[in-house]
Amino acid sequence: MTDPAQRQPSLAERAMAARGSQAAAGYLAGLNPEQRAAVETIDGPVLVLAGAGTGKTRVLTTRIAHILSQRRAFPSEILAVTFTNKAAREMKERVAHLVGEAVEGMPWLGTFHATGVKILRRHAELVGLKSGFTILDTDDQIRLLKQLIQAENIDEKRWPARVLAGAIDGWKNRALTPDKVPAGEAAAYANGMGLRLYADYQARLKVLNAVDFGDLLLETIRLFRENDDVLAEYQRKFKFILVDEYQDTNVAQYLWLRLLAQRQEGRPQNICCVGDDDQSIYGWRGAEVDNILRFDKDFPGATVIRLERNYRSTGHILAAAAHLIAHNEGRLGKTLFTDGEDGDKPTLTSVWDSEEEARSVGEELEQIQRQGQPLNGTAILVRASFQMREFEDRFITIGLPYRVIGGPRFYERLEIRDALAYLRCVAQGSDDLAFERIVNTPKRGLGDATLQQLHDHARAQGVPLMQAARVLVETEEMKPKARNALKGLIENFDRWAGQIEAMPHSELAQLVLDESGYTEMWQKDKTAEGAGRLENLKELVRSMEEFENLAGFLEHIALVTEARGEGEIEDAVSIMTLHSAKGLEFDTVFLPGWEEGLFPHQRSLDENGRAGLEEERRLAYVGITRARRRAKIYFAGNRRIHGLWQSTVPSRFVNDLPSDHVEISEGLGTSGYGGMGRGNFGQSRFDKVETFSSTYSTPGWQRAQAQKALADAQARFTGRSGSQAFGSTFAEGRGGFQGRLTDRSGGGRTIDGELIAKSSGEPSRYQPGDRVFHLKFGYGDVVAADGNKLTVQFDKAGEKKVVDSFVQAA
DNA sequence: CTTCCGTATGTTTTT
DNA sequence: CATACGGAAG
Repeated sequence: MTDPAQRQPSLAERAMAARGSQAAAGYLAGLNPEQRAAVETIDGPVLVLAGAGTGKTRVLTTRIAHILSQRRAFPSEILAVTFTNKAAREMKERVAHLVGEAVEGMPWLGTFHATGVKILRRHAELVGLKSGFTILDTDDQIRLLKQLIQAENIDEKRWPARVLAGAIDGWKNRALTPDKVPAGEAAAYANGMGLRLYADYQARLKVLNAVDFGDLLLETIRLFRENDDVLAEYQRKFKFILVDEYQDTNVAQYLWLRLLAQRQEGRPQNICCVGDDDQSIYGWRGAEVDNILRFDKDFPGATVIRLERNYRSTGHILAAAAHLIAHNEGRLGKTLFTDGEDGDKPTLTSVWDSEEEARSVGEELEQIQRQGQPLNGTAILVRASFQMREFEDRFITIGLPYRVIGGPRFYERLEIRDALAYLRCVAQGSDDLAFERIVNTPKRGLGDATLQQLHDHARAQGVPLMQAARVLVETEEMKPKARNALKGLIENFDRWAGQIEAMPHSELAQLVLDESGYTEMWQKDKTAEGAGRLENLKELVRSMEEFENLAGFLEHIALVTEARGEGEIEDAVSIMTLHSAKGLEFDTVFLPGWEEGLFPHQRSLDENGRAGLEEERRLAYVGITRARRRAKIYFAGNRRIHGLWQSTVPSRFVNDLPSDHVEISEGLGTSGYGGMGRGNFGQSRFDKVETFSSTYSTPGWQRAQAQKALADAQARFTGRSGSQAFGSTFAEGRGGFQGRLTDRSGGGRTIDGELIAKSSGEPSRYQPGDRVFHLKFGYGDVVAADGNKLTVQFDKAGEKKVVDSFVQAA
């Protein structure tokens, strides 16, 4: 997001901007004409089509600065919505930077959901809620649905709660309340019970005084629709509306915006949406590209501004991306260009299999390292997270620092959710879902039977579970063991609650975790996980210090799920999915796994046909456009899928690339198999030409042919149906694999030794027999030490070769 | 209540 | 292959 080409305004310029005079156009300096138009056209609806790397965020933030300095609105009169907290934070920082500290932060700059909560808390009673309502996350949601499903005596195995949760989310994304769900769709779940369950669920939420994420938007819509005065108040309030990533909005968000942006007194609202239809990659979670495609119909007289001047990538990279995305239909059409140099052509490398792919990428990264370039400028962008593993394994072996972006998020981790449940109970004894979660964690002998008893009583009396427990422990209805345990727990909660005012909340949190036995539970757990979990708990307590009080902290958490910033490695290659790479940029981007079935993903094609394919292609476009200087695409001829090796065929996206702007890279250890047998075994996509008849001579095509020949030969070699046997050869480990590859390519490939980490020559700090701990593999015993390279027998993960800097003495 | 075994199931992710 | 979850046995 940081553009070297886009300089920061000088101090003087910022001071002038803060003064807000006409001469203050300092913040406008350095904008290109289109950006400037996007900033200055503040009246009426505006759609800014901002291609990748064209300064989208800069336009948004400068536009806000412009509105403020023109005195058209106070900060509190500007509504600016984003999808992620990260984007919101970044915008806040940049606006503050532009405008100076004089202006208080913008109260209405936030995510759709955060904004929804803010509005909803003020008018909760109008939609049947109390202002202190809790926000359920996916986990709570599923547990609640499970209960409802059980209550209806539906076979939970055939109709899992997560499926229903998915359906409900989907309906909510489309703003479908139970009465609006199309009959056909409603019948799809549990023989027509889906709708009933949806309605039950909504009713139950009201009883619990809770909402889920979808409701944050839907209930706000309902609030606006049913209360003209409230709607009018907000319409008047928000003189300017700005929307980031408009291509990602779903129906509910669209309706939400429309309500707020309705014309008033005949004048169109000042709404500005920024987005890029070519980067719409979230259709599967409800995003409607159509929203952006339809913008000028929704907002007649809209000004459409295209930002096509790219400040990020070199010429060849842009050309490759442009050619690729041009294969999509139904786009608004933009062509990125740059005045910068052509740079290196994106490379295309064919590798034998995914192991070689990882090895090859690893070597390129070492090369970059040797050249003294930071690994922070590099990233590996994969389609599916299972691809990450092979890279991780390889990098651990060679001792290359890496970091995985994404994965389980901090606040979604089991231990964090447990800890939060404790805190929720302390803060609000009526939080049934939280209570249920931790009533028997750690184990205190309160099983299903006890819980059922509590439930029955709670329902009969119409009180929260904690209250029911309070009553029941005073009776003889419970077994003494359970009764005592429960009694102790309740006493604890009462004591903790009594101390909310008495001590800082982070200390209280620590106290709760310790006294409840929760910390101890993980201390007893001697796996790698246990240690990490204790770390996370520590991190949680530490992060609480930044908040004023417990309630404020809990509200924050409900809406924020950002990855923890703990233990950052200073210079490392990032591994992440293409989806999570959107919005980021790197000098060098590795794009592995460009194979049919994986990318485009088979499921995407099966389930969404042409639309699915186009979304996958946009994903490829996003991938390439992340690169500033180098994009390196790989495809493997063999990949292990569901445990067995399958031969694969290069992605059709490879053929969508322009040969003039792509360089074939001779992969490591794979060159020269072009001369392999030309057998024609079986049909493949490459036997039929219809789809890409125009690309016969593209590098991708040629590679594909070579690759196919290889695959065919392989099939012959192993007796075709023997992919199983083939797999087992590989499964025997690296030694077997090496021999195999050398045999096969016949060219005396020198891969021996490549598989082994560089030995530093210095004796290791560790000796055979030492007990060590590894972040990924947990505890283990050193079997052998060769320089800085150790062979360790891990308790859980088995024998692995690791570099000693990755372990610590245990 | 815990442990272990068998079976199903293998995209993408935010709030 | 490898993991995750649910059910049955201890």
